[in-house]
Amino acid sequence: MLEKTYNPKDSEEQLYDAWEASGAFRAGNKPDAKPFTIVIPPPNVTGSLHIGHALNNTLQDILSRFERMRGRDVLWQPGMDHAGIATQLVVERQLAEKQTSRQKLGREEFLRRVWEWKAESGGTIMRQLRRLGASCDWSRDRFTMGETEADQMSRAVLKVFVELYKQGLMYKDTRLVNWDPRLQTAVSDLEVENIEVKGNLWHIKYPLADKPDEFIIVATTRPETMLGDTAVAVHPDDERYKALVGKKVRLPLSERLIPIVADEYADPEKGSGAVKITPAHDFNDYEVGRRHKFEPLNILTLDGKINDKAAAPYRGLDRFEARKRVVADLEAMGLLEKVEPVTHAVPHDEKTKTVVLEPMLTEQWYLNVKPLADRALESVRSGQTKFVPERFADTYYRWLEDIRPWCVSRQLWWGHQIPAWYDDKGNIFVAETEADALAQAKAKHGHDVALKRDPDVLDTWFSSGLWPFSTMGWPDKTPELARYYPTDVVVTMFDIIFFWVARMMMFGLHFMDKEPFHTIYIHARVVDERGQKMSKTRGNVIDPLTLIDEFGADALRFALAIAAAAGKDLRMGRSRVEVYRNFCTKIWNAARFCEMNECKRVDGFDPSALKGTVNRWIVGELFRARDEVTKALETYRFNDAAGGLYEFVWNVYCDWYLEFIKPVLNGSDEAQKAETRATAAWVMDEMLRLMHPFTPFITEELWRQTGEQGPKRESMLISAAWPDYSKIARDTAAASEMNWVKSLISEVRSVRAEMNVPPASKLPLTLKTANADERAWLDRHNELILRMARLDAAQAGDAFAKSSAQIVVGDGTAGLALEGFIDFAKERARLTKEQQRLTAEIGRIDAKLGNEAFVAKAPEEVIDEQREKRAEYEAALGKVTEALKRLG
RNA sequence: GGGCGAUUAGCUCAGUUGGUAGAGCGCAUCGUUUACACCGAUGAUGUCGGCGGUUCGAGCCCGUCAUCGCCCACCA
Repeated sequence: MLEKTYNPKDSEEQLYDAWEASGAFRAGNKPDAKPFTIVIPPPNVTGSLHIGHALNNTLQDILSRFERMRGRDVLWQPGMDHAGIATQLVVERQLAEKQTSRQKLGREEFLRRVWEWKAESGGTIMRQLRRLGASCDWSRDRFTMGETEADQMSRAVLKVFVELYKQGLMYKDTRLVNWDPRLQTAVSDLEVENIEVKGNLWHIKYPLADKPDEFIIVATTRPETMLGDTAVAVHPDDERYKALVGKKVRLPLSERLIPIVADEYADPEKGSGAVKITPAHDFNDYEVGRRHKFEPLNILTLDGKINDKAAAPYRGLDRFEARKRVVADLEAMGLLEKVEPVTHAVPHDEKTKTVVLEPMLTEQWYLNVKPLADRALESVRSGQTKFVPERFADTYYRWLEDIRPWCVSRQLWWGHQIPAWYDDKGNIFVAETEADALAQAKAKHGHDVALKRDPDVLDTWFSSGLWPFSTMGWPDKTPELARYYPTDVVVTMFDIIFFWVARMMMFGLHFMDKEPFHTIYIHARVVDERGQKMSKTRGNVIDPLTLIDEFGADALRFALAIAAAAGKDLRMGRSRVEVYRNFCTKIWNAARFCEMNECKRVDGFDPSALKGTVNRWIVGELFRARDEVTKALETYRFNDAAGGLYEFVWNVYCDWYLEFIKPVLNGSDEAQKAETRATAAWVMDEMLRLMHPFTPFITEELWRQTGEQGPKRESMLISAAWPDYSKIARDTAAASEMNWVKSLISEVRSVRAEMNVPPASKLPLTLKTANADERAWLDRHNELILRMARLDAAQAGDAFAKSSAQIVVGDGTAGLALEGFIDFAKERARLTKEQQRLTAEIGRIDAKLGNEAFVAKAPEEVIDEQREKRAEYEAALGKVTEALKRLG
């Protein structure tokens, strides 16, 4: 017996365990089937499940379950990312609370602590994914980094690095990088967020060396950097300054003499037309400095203080402190021409958004990604890999087309340590193991030499870029790799197209020689119910687990799926989840209805051999729903798939079918009753299948409980087959008939409501129609029409001369004669008119094309256009005719 | 400065080859007929952002303008 209400909490955990124990999540148990593979976007080991993960993983799970039911050998590869900076910061914070630091502990001990922390509390998110119902193959769980370098996941990273080095694509270079002075590490361009802030533009007077009373004025938003100026640049064509080029200015505060140079970088339109050049602290100035062979003068320490290369009074000051001092001193010297308030973009740390990044001259490892990017571009351009929705391909192109070398080294401890060793002469030995490096060094020097390993680690995204093949055992030649690479689809959000998707494309093509996936599905960002981005500071974060607790995982999943129109912001909140909890309740109650009315599954049910119109109709509707859901899922239209199911389950099966069959179930025609019971149960069963990818828990629970009635189940629902009705003939006659009945009932109800007829009063109905079918249908469905439209008696009146159908509700006596026109009659009239119009239109075109003079004279495009138009009309006519047929 | 997206019922949003405008919530009226009030029936509300154009026909295609949002960009 089904409980009166479904309580998700009572069964979700148990069901999940049963699935897992059954082995249904595991890949490889259908060796003859075609594989279907998704690799999870590995969440940070430090993370916990937020609503965005819930969406991301719900979509992946829907695809996994769908394809599993369709018979594919599904591998949904789970795993986590070591998340270099994020994780290191978490552990450093813990250390700070214990009054210690990573520096005090030393590298080895610090790393031991991080691993310890990972073992204890890392991976919370993986447990949370289970609550969501994620059907990952947990037996293949992976982490982007091994505990030792001999571990396969780490070997993959080292091997990639070494290969790229051998190919000349990985190299060391000293240049400006985006530097985080707090963490004291380089970050890549992608990790920089330029934030508009209010600042000042200071116009400073630089006195000419030979005429101290004359000045050249430069403007800057960062006056402290003038301590590192090496020149002033003006445009070569700028008449105002032509005479000054080659002369020198006396740099205020430093008293250094610096040259005035001509460079096209200086824009005569901007400021005074003269610009200060600080190669060590500005990306543009660095380039100018290179052109003019200026030695960059670095005036900052790695933690953002003024160093001892700068003028003495400022040494040791924090960069912002120094700015104030510089401005104050300039003002005191009368060298401040003016101060202009401006808003300008300032580079910030992408994560915290508080730390201002500094261009810093350091030596780092770079990967020349250009050749890899070209292949990655070609794959999408050629359609080998497709973006859904397509427009994201443009974003991808634009970034890859002018991609710059990727700074892959980070001055952190948590991560893959760069496999490069140095001897004391500065020679570099890149190797997968220290032994190799030593051997290389020995070969070079002819004797053993001591080597020191590069202390830096790799950017976190370096290892996640290998995810589609590293998780499958690469660089070893494993059977998994052969079977499951390339994967099918990657499901992710637009903000990591560059960070992750592009890198996987590049590495996949470079090392596996195949695109890592054929489809890149980009889903929306989840925002709150008012459309605001969720953030901790706003306090509008919705915790998916709270929602699961309150409404069940199915409700949350369905709410996410039905709102997931590709690539658009998706608003989510409590009330939305509640709606789909109600939907789950609806299914549950429908199942209870079936149970109470002894609608049991029967052996050998044949949907094509049904006699009752109502049963034939619902089966036809089911076929249509199945096709719609299947098609939608095949094209990643999750919202359409979920919407189609919602509509079918609630508005077709529950609202109409179950009402239609009540008279039969309460009647005395045993044969009809038996057929109806079997049909109701069969359709319910099929609905459970179709619903399962979206709402796995409640459907599995109903599958289990209804399994006790009727023939024994062969498997759990998770392993059951997706419906395929392709071999069953479609019955459109039943649809015409039942649509007519539905329209009639709706129309009567509508007329009653409009006329304020009390529900208790049952009225007679007179139907006047010229259509013989309609009279037959009225007779056949007399009982249920009476019941559902609350009528007293139904009779078919005489045919009208005009063929519009009309109903008269009431006994025809004063005050009780309500008239209404049935929708379908109007619809039929309209369609008929349309049909005539289209036919005429086609006739006209045919005549035109049949006219020799016209064909001889008209240009080819015009002929083609006419043909095209004709085809369009033909198609429209087909649609109209079909619709008419449905109406009868 | 470039690029992209959005603009449809009070609110949140669907609308896939152009063919009489849809859903959910909310609202109004009625209803407790034994699956379900986490329910049922019925209903009201739209110049589909503005203006042009293509077409027999445009929410959908083209042009343009407006407002909002996002991404990218080294500008003093």
